[in-house]
Amino acid sequence: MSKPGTYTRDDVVETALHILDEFGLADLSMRRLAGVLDVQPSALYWHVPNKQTLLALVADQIIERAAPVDHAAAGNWKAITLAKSIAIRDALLAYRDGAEVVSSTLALGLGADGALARIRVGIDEICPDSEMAGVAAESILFLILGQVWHEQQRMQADSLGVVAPAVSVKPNDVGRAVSRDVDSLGFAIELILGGLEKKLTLNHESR
Amino acid sequence: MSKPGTYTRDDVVETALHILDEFGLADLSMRRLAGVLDVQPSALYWHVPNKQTLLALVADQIIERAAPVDHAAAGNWKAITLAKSIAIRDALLAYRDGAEVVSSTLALGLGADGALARIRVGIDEICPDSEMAGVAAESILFLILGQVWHEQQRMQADSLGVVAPAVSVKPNDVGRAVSRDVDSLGFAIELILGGLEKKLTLNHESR
DNA sequence: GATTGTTCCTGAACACTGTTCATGATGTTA
DNA sequence: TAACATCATGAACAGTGTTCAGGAACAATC
Repeated sequence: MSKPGTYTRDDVVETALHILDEFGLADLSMRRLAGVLDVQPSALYWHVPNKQTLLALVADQIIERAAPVDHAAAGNWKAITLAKSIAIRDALLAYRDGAEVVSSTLALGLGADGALARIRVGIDEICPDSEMAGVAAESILFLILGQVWHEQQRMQADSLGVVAPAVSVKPNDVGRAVSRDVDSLGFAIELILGGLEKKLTLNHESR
Repeated sequence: MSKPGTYTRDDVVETALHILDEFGLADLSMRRLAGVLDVQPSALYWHVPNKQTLLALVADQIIERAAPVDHAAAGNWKAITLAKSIAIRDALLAYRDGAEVVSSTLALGLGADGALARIRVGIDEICPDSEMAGVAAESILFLILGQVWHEQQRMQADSLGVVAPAVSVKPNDVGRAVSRDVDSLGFAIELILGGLEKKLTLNHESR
């Protein structure tokens, strides 16, 4: 066992996750993280090569904590894919600036591939063309990330009083309102899945 | 007329755009920008309140330079929307890290609304439900931003030799290869437009 | 029991970053 | 000539990610 007062990599990631949620990505500095752990900033670089990979690990944690989906209960492939998307969406919303962290990590190709893989499997089963399935899944992921990022940024802007929020928001709930826009995301994903279905049946009929 | 050696806001934005394209967003610092203009960093703050709004102006320029689309030549509303999307996509690709700059600005609500508006108009004409049209347009925009961002980041990673590029890329073209993935974006947008069409005809028939 | 080796951290420094502010030099207008 | 707006200076502040030589604590080995 580790001697007391000494940390593991998971501890560092967990603490980073906590700071992220409480103060946001802008305030998640290596110095602050070190401060919370009561350690010199340089100590972090034993656990992690740099901040970017730290954030990648944080991103991995965020999407890893997405709720599982009961396939049998959800129904057909469209319902299942939709349910999975909502689960990922909620996982992103569960941590402040979650979408931005995951977006960046994904763009840099440093991790967070779990989300894409998870969306893919259901589509792969009904879509014979693997590349087509990949593009569809990727599109859905971009949709989720874009919307949640936008929403979380707007929530932060609201909390700073940049513009008056539409409805009064309790300060404690800032950054965690699952509120509206669930419909928009669902609708947008239905568009894609509907379009995919249409394309598939057309391909099928033409044979 | 301004005395020689004195700059306007547009000059600053233009120079920022140039640095962005040549060295990337990470290397676009206020100090570097000041250096290129042969001016003290503090001088920039006369033209611009802070870096974020500078980037917003840069983002506005990027999407403002998207090529216009000939509606008559493009054909029906789906083709027109697709052509517009490709135009925006190309505008983002025209500057290094263009997608990231526009994404951030858009998320912060500081500008770059032109892109969304441009996509919307065509959809609005055939979609009676305004909210529905908005969601569809927004989805398409997220798709474009997500894909281009991903692509540009991968290009930078390739140029740094992080991983061997699939095909040999001439260093000069790094950050500007319009190459592949045009198909993916087109396909993904067709999915959305197809899904929208499907939904619209269904609504129409059920009356 | 002394020695080596691994693990985890210290403390100081480097080279940056965005931003502020008092001051000043131009050019234009009254 | 006096006043004004325009555009810049130069220094400083408070922060950032990261590096590096060194050191303390524990475990395994001879």
